[in-house]
Amino acid sequence: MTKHQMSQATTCPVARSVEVIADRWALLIVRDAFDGVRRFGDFQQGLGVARSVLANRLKSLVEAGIFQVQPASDGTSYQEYVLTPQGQSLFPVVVALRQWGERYLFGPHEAHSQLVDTATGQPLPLMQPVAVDGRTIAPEQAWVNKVV
Amino acid sequence: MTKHQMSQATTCPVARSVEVIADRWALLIVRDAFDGVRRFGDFQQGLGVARSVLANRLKSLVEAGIFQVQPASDGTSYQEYVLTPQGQSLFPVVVALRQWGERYLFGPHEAHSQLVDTATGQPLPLMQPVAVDGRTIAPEQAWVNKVV
DNA sequence: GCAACAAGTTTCATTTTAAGACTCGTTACC
DNA sequence: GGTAACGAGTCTTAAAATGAAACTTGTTGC
Repeated sequence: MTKHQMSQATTCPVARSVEVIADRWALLIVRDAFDGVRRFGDFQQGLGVARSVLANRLKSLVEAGIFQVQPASDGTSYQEYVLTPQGQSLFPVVVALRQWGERYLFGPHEAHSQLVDTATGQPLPLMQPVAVDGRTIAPEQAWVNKVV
Repeated sequence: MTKHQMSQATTCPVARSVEVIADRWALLIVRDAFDGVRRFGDFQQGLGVARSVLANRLKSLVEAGIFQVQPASDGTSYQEYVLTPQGQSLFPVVVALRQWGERYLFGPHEAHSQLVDTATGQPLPLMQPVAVDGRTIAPEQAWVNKVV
């Protein structure tokens, strides 16, 4: 099954998201964008990704509506890659990955970064799905409903 | 830079998570596991992934501590792949991907599934990062703090 | 006891990736 | 205004991953 066939076939939002964004480089590009990176060369240097792969990824991320290309803000005639609102909506995805990694992928004495609330300096609590009434929802407390 | 070198080098939890889980198949395997799939053949049929690739993924997911192998619950001598607590903690990641996909990757009249609260039948509200005091945190309201 | 099944493994053609050289327009500087 | 350095890619080629299908080995049903 090719990627394209799959995207056409599936009605599962997870599968479609995965196809667009669940790639080693795509997610790190988005992470860097949240940290303010905008230029091809800065993404390339920061990530250490091959230029050809970066060019491909940025193109498909633009096509997917996650980034948009705009004139550079420093007055040069180059361009910048900036997150669209759709791209900014990936924030919860990146935070979820970050928090999971913080918790499980570092040894107890191993240095790692942590996401903190700018206003208070306190680390953000674990992000979790909640119901409309505020209850935390565990995997067994949710099910997938088919909508038409 | 090889994957291995990268994992050693980085202190960014997002990067480590991405390396372990941000793969087309790995995330869909985890999604299916949340839906109750446990057997090799069921993953393979449901996903349409090549057997060899599935075998590789399952092996690395077990090595990563996301799945564990246990005797089949139906009394046969086969085995099952079951999420560990660490694997179950990926629930927010899957939900975040799902909700983003629901919102941006379907046309207005296109059928798609939706995650609902089993107790009330209502769709789950958009999961978002919150501060300890309950404020919703946008990308600009958080920053990455280096911890040692 | 034998056919069918489960869970892989192997093989091989195709696709994707990584690394680095190469291109070409832009910018900085003398 | 000429030229060296830079930014943003593209091209080339070797290495790695993927997909499809055949093959293996142990298990189950009958």
